[in-house]
Amino acid sequence: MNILDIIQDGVAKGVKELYDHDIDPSSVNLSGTRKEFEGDYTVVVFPFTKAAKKKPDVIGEELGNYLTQNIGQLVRFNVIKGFLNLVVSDDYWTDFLQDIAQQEQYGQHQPNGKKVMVEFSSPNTNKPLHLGHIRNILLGWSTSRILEAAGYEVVRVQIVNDRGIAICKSMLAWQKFGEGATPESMGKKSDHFVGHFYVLFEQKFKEEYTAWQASEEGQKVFAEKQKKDQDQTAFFKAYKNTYFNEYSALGQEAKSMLLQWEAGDEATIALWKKMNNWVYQGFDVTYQNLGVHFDKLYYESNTYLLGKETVLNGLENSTFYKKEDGSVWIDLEDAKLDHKLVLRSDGTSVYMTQDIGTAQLRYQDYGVDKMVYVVADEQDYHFKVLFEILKRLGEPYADGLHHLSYGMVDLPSGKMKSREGTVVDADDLMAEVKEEARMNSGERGTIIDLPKEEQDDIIRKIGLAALKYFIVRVNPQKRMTFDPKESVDMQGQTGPYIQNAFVRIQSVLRKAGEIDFAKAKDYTTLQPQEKDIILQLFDFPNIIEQAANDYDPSHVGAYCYNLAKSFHKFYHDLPMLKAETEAAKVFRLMLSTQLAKTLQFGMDLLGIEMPHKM
RNA sequence: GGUCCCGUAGCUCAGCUGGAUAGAGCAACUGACUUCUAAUCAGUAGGUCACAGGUUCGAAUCCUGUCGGGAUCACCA
Repeated sequence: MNILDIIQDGVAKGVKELYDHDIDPSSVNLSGTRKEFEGDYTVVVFPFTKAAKKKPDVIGEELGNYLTQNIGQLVRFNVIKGFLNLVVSDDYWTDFLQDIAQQEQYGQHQPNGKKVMVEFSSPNTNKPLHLGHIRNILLGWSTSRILEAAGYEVVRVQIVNDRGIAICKSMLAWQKFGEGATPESMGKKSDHFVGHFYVLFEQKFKEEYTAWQASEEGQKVFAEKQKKDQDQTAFFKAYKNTYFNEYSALGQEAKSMLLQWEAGDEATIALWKKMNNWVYQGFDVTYQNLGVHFDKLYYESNTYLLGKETVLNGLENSTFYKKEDGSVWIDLEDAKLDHKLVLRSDGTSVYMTQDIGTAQLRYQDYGVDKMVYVVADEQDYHFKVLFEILKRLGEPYADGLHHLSYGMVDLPSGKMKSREGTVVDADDLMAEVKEEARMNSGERGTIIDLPKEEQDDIIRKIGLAALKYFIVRVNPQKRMTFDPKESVDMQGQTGPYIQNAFVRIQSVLRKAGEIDFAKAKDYTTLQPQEKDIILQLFDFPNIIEQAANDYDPSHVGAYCYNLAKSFHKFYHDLPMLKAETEAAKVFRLMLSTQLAKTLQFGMDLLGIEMPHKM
């Protein structure tokens, strides 16, 4: 039992003994004491006023006396209004520090025997990764690390959208206009190379469309189908999809390529494989630079036919129903989700059907208890429906499904739009942030004596820390504004600020040399700065648990920042190597050591590495 | 129009199951470096928690409504 449980338990017993009233220990409202008052933890006594029939401050006094008499670890208390502030003995905290120093990895929970699958990234294969993918990948990666720290076994997967009209556009453009070019011949990273042809297709298509708009046929369509008060520009903007499907020569070619692909045409498949392999090679580099990896990739080309059988089975037991045209639907009105199509009238699968099949496939592959899908919030409705269907199908993992929904990333200038060229490329962004770190480091000259290779490694760690922390500190649910200028900031609430705390500790430890931590036991009276740190260290496992339960890495981000901040203050206020006594010196070094280890582990959960110098 | 998400300092964001005088960072201003390396610390200033009701001893937090922003409501993925 840790001190929090002991206090809650004690309060419950005290309320029973003093006021003859039963309460659940876990319902006792216990929080950290605010800085301006003395105390480590605060019990809110308002809830007991009814049972006790006394004023809050009287209850506080009585309960405070009871607790300090019955709980050895509590040494003092004070009451302010309805708040009972409790002071835990320094002995308890110094013992706690000794205790975590013995642990192999403080914060890492025991295995809980459960397996969770986390799906993230899941890009289309027609163009390179961008800032939106980065948020997805960082969220997915850090969530998976946090789940591991919370005791889960984790399987990292993605579903690669390697088929469909988008990749056909890249393929067609390369075939028509590429003249046999390769990434090597053009000197481009291979995923960017494929993206180049996707953009080229869109350009050619736009030219074609513009010409058509002025043509006799285009003008005729406009005259016939325009809505009232709709001008020509607005009409043709809205008409683009229809044009692509019904009039466009390029559209026709792309569509027939898709049909050939589905028919298994050899030449088309070969081209498709060639283009996709280029993309994968490029993605691999980006993933490696980001420091993430996957256990298994699912490809849509293998899964897009799945789920149909399940739907047909479900048709027999009336989970689904068939319309006259042969299409199959599910009625989710009682779950406020309307009716949803699951098989087309020609019997083929739709997105939803695939996802049903893929979920089942994954369960067969790994037998997981939970599945987490990291997908942007524009698909909230889709996942609500998917989860409801899987529940009605009685899938064993249905209660463990979670959509980690995150908001889109905006730029200060507004939304990212590929058509307007405002999309921030993932590779470019990483390069920029490293460049900024290089310039910063150059100005300081603190690592100039190190070998070039080591300098580069440090600079990479700092740059990526700035970028990653900037993104991962924001609550996933919220839409976020990504200001490139702020993302390379290295002062204040940033990744490098946190790294700097770690680096400072490494520097002091290097100077300290051999330390006999046993001497720390002679240090018995804690300074406020020291206690502040210990209390935060004590909180670490809870933070991890909470972040895992909420699927929210930003909790860990905030925690690491606060811990680093407390360290910087401690470092400023109290000497370590020149401490007043040997015991104080050793104790502070031990405290710093544990803090550094905790910071390193916490930041690792966010996918951020610590340099030893900076 | 139906449904869902968001709205906190000039800007970017915290604020745990309702708890004390709503907190950080950036930007602005002031101070602290022959130091355990200042990517740091200390301080000043900055708020009608979108708005209006309601529940409660107590509401940024829960409920209802209004306004503003976004998403979604395809035999697309």
